[in-house]
Amino acid sequence: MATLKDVAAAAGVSPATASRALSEPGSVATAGRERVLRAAAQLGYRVNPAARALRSGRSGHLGLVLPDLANPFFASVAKGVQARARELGRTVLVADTEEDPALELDLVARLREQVDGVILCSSRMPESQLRSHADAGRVVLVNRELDGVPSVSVDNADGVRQGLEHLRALGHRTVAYAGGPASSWSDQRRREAFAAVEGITVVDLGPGRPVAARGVAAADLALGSAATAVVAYNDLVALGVLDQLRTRGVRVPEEMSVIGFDDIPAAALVHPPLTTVTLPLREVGRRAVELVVATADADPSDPPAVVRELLGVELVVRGSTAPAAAGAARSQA
Amino acid sequence: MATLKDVAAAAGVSPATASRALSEPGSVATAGRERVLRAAAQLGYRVNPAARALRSGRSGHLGLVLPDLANPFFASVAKGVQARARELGRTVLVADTEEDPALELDLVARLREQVDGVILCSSRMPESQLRSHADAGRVVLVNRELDGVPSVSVDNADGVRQGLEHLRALGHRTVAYAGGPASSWSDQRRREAFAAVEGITVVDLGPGRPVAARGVAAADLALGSAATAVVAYNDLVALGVLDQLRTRGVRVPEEMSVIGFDDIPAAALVHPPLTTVTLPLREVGRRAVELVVATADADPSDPPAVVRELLGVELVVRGSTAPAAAGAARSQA
DNA sequence: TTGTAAGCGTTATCAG
DNA sequence: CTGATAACGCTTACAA
Repeated sequence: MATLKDVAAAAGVSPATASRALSEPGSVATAGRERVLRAAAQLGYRVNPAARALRSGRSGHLGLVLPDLANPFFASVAKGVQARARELGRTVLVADTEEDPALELDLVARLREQVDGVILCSSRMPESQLRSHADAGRVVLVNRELDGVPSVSVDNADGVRQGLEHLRALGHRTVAYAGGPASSWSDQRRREAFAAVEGITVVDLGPGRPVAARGVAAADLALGSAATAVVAYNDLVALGVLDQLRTRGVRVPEEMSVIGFDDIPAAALVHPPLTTVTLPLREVGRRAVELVVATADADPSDPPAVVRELLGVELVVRGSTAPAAAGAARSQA
Repeated sequence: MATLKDVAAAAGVSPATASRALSEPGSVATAGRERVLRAAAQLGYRVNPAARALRSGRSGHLGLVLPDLANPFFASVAKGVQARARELGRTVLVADTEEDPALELDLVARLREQVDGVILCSSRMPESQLRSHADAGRVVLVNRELDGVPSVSVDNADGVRQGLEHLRALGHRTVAYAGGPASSWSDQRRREAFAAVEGITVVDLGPGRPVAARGVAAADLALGSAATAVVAYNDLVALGVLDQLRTRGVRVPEEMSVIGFDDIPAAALVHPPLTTVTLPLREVGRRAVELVVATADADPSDPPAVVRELLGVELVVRGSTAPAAAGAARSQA
């Protein structure tokens, strides 16, 4: 493997000049610079990242910590992170916490030392622990907000608002919410948005794991209530609701409307196709990279610029929502 | 940040001994070792990965290159890789090639220099390019095989065989195959398996992208043929087939049976739930880590142990397959 | 603009 | 079993 010294020798300059020619081309005379570049190409020179990292203190790596890679929500964010990081010439160290806060804590701690900055996605950590990491700097939160920490989130409240407006326009007056994990920041924001909407009675189906099985249970709960529509924490739950309503012989959307969140690929493939709130997840990932790179490159003595981004969401109306049945609700199952 | 020197000083030993106490505990006297360990814990010492990598030549990182993180197939493999790597104290650098062979080539080249070994998943590279990387060593292939290169794959042929046996037992005699990308190694293996089965006439619906839209087109093709069942390249395609059959008013499984591949989460959530071939993808990821770590740790001068693993698959029979309609095929749509 | 030289923190070598 | 010493390859004051 060719080293910088080899390149310098081949180009007839000192290692320092060779280094500059490669990383600050402006600060080297044209003639020498070209000889260095040529020599580097000739020898197939590639900088040794470990040496660079040791000397400069920056690895060029970004850390991405998320609860579950197999969840399409996080996978989309990860894709956005990947894409932007690559454009910026940075590599991404990914860590899957398996939804386990203890493991998350451990992984974040370990990762911090190997990367220039960490993107912490939908953290399951309690606020106090989270703060201890975030305060050490170089952390950007995704889908969670905390005072004094940069973050990128989607506008959960507006998603709920759009969904409920849609339902209200269709004549629904009682809507059930099949919530997500109690510890979920997104779920808390959505609950608040529910509470803020007027003219609709909310039936709280309680918290639950964000999986289809939870939707199955929630569907029966909804059927036992006066609700004519169900809003689910995410599409997985909504799909479970749809499934169970079919099993119970309740027609969707005629007898019960269903709205999901996230717009995962499967949402458009089921029947009826799911009305859901689509989130700009790739863009969330991209913005998170911008933020974390900015904080990593910033002079640590500067006042930390805390940016909080909120990206817009959009209700996608498909086949799982329709006008509420006129008069009384459906016949009790 | 505490360095090894600090720990050594606190423990009253030389840096060399401190280093040994931490990495080869067996080679240090008990008393000194304990003082080092205590001092390290006390000072919150963490090894500097860059320094270690520079000196030892191993970063502790593993590279994972895959076509699309948002594809549940690859996400599952990635989870397996993650989990096993973490257990082994290694971190994972992930690169998403966006199904682009040119980008893949570039990413593999870049990644190679930053990691101890690369797991190359479902490579889209032509064989010649692939070989040039693989021959340089420290590469493990997933879902692709190449002479002289370690690899982990699933038994595609057996999956096809199980699916076709199932269909034949149900009385199907003409089966359509909605294939995947022509460049896909898995698809080629599956085609071969189709050709090897006796007693069933295969209708080749041609190659296609592994997405639902391709299944929509394939469904119409199948309806125009004598096939009473469709086997799809993967579940996404199968879901598209299901969707279009419904649109065309063809009942599944009564009038047409459908089999997918991969067993993605959505497969169990649609109606009818999809009969599909489930693949041990997490395990594939785990095995790939074992292999790549073994090659990375091996003495480069040793004869490279080329291991080729083939993991078993299993047909999961759900609701999308049923006996072929007696007598003539369904009434033409 | 360029070169010299001093490390960054760790591990490998080698002598004791 | 332990310690001194020398790198690993690069960047960056500082000097010229």
